Amino acid sequence: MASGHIPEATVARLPVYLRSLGELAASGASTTSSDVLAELAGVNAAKVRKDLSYLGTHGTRGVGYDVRHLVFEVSQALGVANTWPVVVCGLGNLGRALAKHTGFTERGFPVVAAIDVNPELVGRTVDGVPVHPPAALAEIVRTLGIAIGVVATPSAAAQGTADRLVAAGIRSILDFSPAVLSVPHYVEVRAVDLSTELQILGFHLQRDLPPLPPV
Amino acid sequence: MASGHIPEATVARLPVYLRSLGELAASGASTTSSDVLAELAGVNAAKVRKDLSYLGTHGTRGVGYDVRHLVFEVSQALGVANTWPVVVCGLGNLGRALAKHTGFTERGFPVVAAIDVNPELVGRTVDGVPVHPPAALAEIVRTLGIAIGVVATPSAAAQGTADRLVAAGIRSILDFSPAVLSVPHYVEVRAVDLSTELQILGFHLQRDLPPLPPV
DNA sequence: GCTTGTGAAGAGATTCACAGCA
DNA sequence: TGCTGTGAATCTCTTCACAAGC
Repeated sequence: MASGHIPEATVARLPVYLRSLGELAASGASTTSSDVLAELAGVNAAKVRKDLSYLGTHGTRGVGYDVRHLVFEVSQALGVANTWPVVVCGLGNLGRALAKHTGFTERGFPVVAAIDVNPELVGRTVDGVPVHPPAALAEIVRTLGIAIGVVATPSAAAQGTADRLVAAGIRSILDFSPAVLSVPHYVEVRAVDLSTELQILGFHLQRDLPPLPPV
Repeated sequence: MASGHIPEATVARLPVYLRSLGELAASGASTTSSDVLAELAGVNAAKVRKDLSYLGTHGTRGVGYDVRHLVFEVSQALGVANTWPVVVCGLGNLGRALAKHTGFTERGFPVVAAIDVNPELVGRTVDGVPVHPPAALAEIVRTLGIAIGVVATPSAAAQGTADRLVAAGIRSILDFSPAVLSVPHYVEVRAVDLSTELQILGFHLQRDLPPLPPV
């Protein structure tokens, strides 16, 4: 199948496949199967095959997939050859951790700037990342070619920060605040809400653990 | 409709509704509608009504929902009255940020202990959270009644950490490592992979921005 | 009037199961 | 023989559209 349109659910799994393939390559495997890849990625084999079919990939029936070729195809689809510079907004606990996080740069998402309202931070660097005031956003987005904004501010400041990111031309936002951001339709927001995740876990704990409390 | 079974997709939205209802209550509203709630939660009104119908809730036709009553019902469904103590494993940048994060305690997920392999940290406290060695896991889970384990170790250590959490009796894991954890079926894992999120944003940037590069 | 609650329709994702091919 | 690629079936979630009821 041609890669005309890849379903969202598939896109969300491609990074996992890519990482799994990396492990396989590191372990010296030159060939793999949908079964093995499924095991590594934590999904089932039919899903792996269907997902890969959207990439227009061609494994070999009776044999499997060539690891190196598959890495190439998945990388291609994800566009990992591109580099998308990131700005981190808000240098609280989480923002600082994100700014320091080296894994981003390795994957093509270098944190090239940070924004904070604290005048004591502005003008300094935090782990090599220069800190700017909010007013400087539009300019640094332009001069540094920033493509993605990370919102790590307190939730009260999140919407204002998002507005400023959008005004500065950013079209992709990763939001760590608990707030629901309101942005134009052409801006993509991915929300990572840690409290929500915990509450979902809590829901299932509550459901599964007690075999119904006695009256 | 009775709350016999709530779809996963609905469960994942309940925390968002709860937060939105909190904002409404804070702004003094005593009544609301599926429209208003939808706007605040960033979804559409039909979804709100369908979701709430799973809770067996009763709004008033022609009027809307009583905010206070709805807060009660959603809270009830999520079990937010419960407190689920959390242990954070791995005190790198991210782990430390999570340990310091006060929002968790407020929502019923107090971080009561941390685990790290670094002997210089063990025995000390990080922002009031006592640090234990990995070997102490089973004991602190038992004595502190820990329900949820957060994996914030380097990815190489993630599976081992998960194994130890499971052995210690933990059934709910929030995983921040890029690794896919392999756990028994009765253990629920929620993975929050920051690089994956960025790669998904990158995929769409690649797709949407260039109107196809010229040959 | 206005807004909920919900069957029914629609869209999307997953899984099945097997034909096709090395 | 063994594994891929994929239509068809199934399941899940979303959206529609309207009757029910304040």
